[in-house]
This record gives sequence, C-alpha cells and structure tokens, in this order.
Amino acid sequence: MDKMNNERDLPQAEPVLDLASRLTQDHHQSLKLWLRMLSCTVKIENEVRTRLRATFGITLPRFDLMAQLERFPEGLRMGELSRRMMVTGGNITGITDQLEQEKLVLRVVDPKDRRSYSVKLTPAGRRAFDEMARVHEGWIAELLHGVTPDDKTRLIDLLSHMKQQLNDISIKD
Amino acid sequence: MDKMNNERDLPQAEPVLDLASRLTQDHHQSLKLWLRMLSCTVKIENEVRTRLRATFGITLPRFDLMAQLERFPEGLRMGELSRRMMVTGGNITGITDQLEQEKLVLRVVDPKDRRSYSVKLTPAGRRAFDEMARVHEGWIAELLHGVTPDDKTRLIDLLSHMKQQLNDISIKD
DNA sequence: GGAAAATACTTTAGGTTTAAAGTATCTGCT
DNA sequence: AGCAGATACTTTAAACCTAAAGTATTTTCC
Repeated sequence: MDKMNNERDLPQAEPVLDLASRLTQDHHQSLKLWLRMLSCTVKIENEVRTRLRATFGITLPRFDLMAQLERFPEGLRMGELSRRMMVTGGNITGITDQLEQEKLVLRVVDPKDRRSYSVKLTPAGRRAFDEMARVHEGWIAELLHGVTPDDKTRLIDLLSHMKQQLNDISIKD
Repeated sequence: MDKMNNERDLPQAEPVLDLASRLTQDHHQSLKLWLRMLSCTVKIENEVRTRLRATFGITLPRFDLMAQLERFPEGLRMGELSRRMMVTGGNITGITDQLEQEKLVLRVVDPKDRRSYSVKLTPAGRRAFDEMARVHEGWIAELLHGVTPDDKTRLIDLLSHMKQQLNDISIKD
C-alpha cells in the first residue's frame, strides 16, 4: 500500500512543477510576441505617417477617418467612427472639425435624432481620398514586399484569430 | 514560321495578365494584413494603457521608457532611447522630464561629452518598475490567452521575419 | 589652430489623444 | 405628462507626438 502510494505520488510531483514552468514560459512567449508585433506596427505606422504628410500634406488620423467614411457613402455617426477607429469620442470630434474645415467631410444632421448626425465625405473629399488610397495601398505592399504571399496568408489567418479572441475578452467587461 | 510565332506568343499573353492580377491581389492581401495587425495592436495597447493608469497611475509612454532603461543599469542616452522607442527626440525629452520630476529616473552628465548624458532608473524607479513589469507581463499573457502556444511560436517567427525585412528597407534610406 | 559639418539634445508650434466632466436630446416608466 | 436614466456628442485639461528650428558641443579636415 505504501509502495503503491509512493508510486502514485511521485509522478504527480512532475506535472505540478511543469505547470508552473509552462506558465512563466507562456508569459515570456506572450510578451515576446506582443513586443514583436508592436515593433512591426510602429515601424509601418511611422513610415506611412511620414509619407502621407510629405506626399499629400495630410495627417494619419485624418486619412484613417476618411478611410472609414469611404466605405459608407451614406455616412457614419460619430459614435460609430469612434468604435471603428478604437479611439475616444472627443478625439473624433477634433479630427472631424479639422476635416470639415478643409471641406473634405460634412456633418449632416439627423432629423430623427437631434443629438446625432452623420459624417460624410464631400465630393472633393472622395476624390482626394481615392487618389491617396491608391498610393497608400502601394506603400503597404512595398513595405511588406519582403514577406512572401504564403506567409502573408498565414499571418492574416493567425491575426484574424487573435483579433477574434481579443474581441471575446472585451465582451466580458 | 507564322504559326510558330502564334504558338509562342499566345502563351505569353497569359502571364502578362496573370502578373498584373497577382500584383493587385498582393496589394489587397498586404493591406488586409496591415489592417488586421494594426487592429490587434491598438486593441492590446488601449487595454494596457487603461490598466496601467488605473492600477499604477502611470502612462504607457512612461512605462515604456522605464522598460527600456530596466535592461541597462548604466543608463541610456536620449538618442538611444529615441531610436529604441521609435519616437522623436523631442518626445523623449518630454517624457524624461516628467519621469525625472517624479524621481523615477535621473539624468547623469557625461564628462566625456557635454552635449550628452545618460538616463538611469533611480532605486525607487527600479522598485516601481519591477512591480509594474510583473503585473504587465501577466496582462499580456491574459490578453493573448486565446492564442495557442503553437500559434504564438508561429506568429513570433513570422513577425520576426517581417521586422527584419522592415529594417532592411529603412537601411536603404 | 580654426572654420565647417556633424552630433546631441531642447524648444516651439500645431495636431492628436485620453479621461473626465458637461450639454442636449431621447427613451422608458409610472 | 413628466421625471429618471440613458445616449450622443462636445469641451476641457493634461499629456503625448511630430516636424522643424534652435543651442551647445564635438569632430573633421585643411
């Protein structure tokens, strides 16, 4: 009986240690992955920001807001822009103000809800964006030229899954 | 002869069209990858920023600067910090000012070069950072919990390669 | 040695960003 | 009807961030 207990207990000691070590190992792996991804993102973002300014005299956030509007000819509400761009509402107010002053977007009041309104691209805004988007897409392709199409496919799959998991977490809040 | 020419030319027409279509397809794929990665990065960054503020009353850039210093007990120069954090020098000046005021870092003059100096963590800064880093690593692991260890390994490999390729591009500037 | 160029950091102006508080409007409930 | 809470957006204060210009120091090159 004692012998049997010993034989049962000893193997159990291993998994306990192993679990703890696997845990810290996963922590380090996660951190490494995060820093790697952050580094790539910042690098591309900086390059795009610089080129947008140099080539079109526009800032990255303004370009991003216009990019959101481009897919919605009927316009988007401020809250929807805030959610999609993952920035605060106050921020959207500021960027929209700037773009409106440049006559690139328009605030359209909603007769149904006087608290709200839609933001739309003006014809000039749409023309300007189409040109910028074309060039922008070329830049991204250029910057990612060193990644093979197969690796791109793999990355898209893996990151889509990560994005889904991240969304699931925030629902729990 | 004419026949042979026809037979030679016709197959050539295909690759030309195919090349162009492969090109725009790669453009779209690159853009999709970029947007996917950006989305994941912003999501994690926002979560970490909020938690750092709520838990430790510190901003993300200050935490990031301290994280750079942690690995260099002898300190880092401003230019080195700027390069590592991929932000402008003026930005580093501001963040360092704030951290110095909070007595978390220290500017140490370099007798060899009076234009320059090193920034170091103070003992209090190191104590504060060690605690924060431990918790921070746990957050990252928590946020990436939905990604399997194997997928993490794959992502680290793919992103390391991407980072390398991005570095190669900027050398050409 | 000394001027010119390079380097290291700071300052400035303008724009972006957040968190928190504020304003106006709408919805649900009694 | 009318009040309480929710919703949609704006404002405010403080911090971050970039690009460009400025200051001080060092290096290079003659």
